[in-house]
Amino acid sequence: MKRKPSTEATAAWIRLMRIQGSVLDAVEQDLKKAGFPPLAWYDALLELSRAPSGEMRPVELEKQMLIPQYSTSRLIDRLVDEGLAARRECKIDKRGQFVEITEAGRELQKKMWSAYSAAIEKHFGSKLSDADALKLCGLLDRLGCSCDEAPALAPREGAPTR
Amino acid sequence: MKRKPSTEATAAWIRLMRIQGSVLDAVEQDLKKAGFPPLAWYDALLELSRAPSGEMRPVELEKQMLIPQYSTSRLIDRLVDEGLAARRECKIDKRGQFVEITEAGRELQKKMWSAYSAAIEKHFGSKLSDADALKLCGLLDRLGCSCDEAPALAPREGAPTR
DNA sequence: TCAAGATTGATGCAGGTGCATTTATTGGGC
DNA sequence: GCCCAATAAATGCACCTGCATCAATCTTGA
Repeated sequence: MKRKPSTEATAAWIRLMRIQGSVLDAVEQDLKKAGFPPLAWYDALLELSRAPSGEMRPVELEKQMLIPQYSTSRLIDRLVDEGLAARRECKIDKRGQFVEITEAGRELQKKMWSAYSAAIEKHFGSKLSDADALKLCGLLDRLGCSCDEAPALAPREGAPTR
Repeated sequence: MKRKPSTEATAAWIRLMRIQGSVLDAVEQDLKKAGFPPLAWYDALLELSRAPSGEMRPVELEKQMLIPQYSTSRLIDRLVDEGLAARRECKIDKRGQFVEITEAGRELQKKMWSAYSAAIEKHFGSKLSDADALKLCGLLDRLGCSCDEAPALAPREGAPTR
């Protein structure tokens, strides 16, 4: 009788957990050493900068980033504190609000992308051929939870994370 | 001129980060809902249970688990508090100590593996053929940092994480 | 129209994590 | 033998996260 998670699946699981962790760690360390804030900030700024008018509802941001509501709320707090984003009132729904990226926010996002993309290349891209990367995409996509799956996985620039 | 991290590499990066996050999350939720402690506890108990005499140095544990020193120290605190492990003095090096898994620790590790393996199968294994799993292993292994790479990636049972 | 329930966002609290530092001990060079 | 750098482990502090809950507002349906 076959084992429930096959030996192969278990081996792949272990690697997925370990390798992702160490590669992400290496990238975040590079960013931190370059004096940049955490990647979550980048992800948020990227999403905001992509929004048609540079602003979006916290709920939207939350869905895009796959992070819990309170986490979004506090992340926005920090961005606002640093002048990277601003809260705008939402006239059509007084419970809510809009968050708008500032000029400083756009600039930081761009600067971070320089460092971030370099780190991705160094710790990840340089170790795979494009063909390998495509294979990896294919395999990982098969794991995509039936659930949401962030809509616009950006064929453009900048890589959101997590 | 080619982009630095190719489009393919960037796409793979995004998926690696997002999919790993959501799958790990799903698995941890299952474990938590079943009333079990965090996966890190399981990993530690697994490592300890595998040690020849059921005990190892914190430093060893730290290297196996790829977590920082202080993190290991506190994890051991919690395991000891719960009676899952015990600190033993180390006669050959009085700076150090040995951590020994208790019977309760071994039992918890086994119970957790039932739930953990089921969750791996549900959220991961069932979505990949064995051949796919092997391909995924191969691709991920290419990313292994030149650094350590936890030695015994256990061809046995139980999957360590992160 | 109005009450019940759903949705948006914030927050108090407990616990976890990273960083830097501290304490104890070891080992190496002189 | 003695001093100093290196190693083992713990810990104080600031910050971050998850959970539960709250207040405000919107929506639905009788």
